[in-house]
Amino acid sequence: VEDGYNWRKYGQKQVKGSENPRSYYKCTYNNCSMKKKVERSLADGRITQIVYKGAHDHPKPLSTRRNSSGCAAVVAEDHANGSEHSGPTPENSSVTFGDDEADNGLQLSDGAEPVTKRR
DNA sequence: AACCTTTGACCCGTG
DNA sequence: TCACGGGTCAAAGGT
Repeated sequence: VEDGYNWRKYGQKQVKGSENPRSYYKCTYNNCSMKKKVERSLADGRITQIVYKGAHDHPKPLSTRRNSSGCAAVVAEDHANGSEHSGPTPENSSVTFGDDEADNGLQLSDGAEPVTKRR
C-alpha cells in the first residue's frame, strides 16, 4: 500500500458479493485532498482493487513511516493525477523490494502479479 | 503528546 | 418515497 505518501485510514466497509474489506485512506498532507480506496482479499492479502481519487498538490514526502524503500517507489506514479486507467490492473502500486526487506514482514505482492519492476 | 487505527452511525445518491 | 449501497466523519484507544 506504500506508494510514497502518508495515508490515514478513515473508514472501512464490507462490500457485497465478497466479504472483502474495503479500506478508505486519505493523504495526511496539509492541503492535499487525495483519497485512496483499497480493497484486498481477506485470505490472501493480495490487492484486489486500488482506486486513487483526487490529486496531490504537494511534493512526495518519502518514507516517514514504514519501510524506507523509497528508491523503488519513484517510478510510475506521476500519472496518478486524478487520472485513472479504466481498464488495466492498477495493482502495480505495490512496490517490489528485491532487497533484504522482503523478509522484514512487509506486504508481499509478488509471486502472482507482474510488478512494474524488480531489482 | 501526536498521530494513526478501529468501529458505528449518518448522509448522499441511485434504483 | 423508501430501501440499499457506498462513502465519510467523529470519538476513543493504542502505539
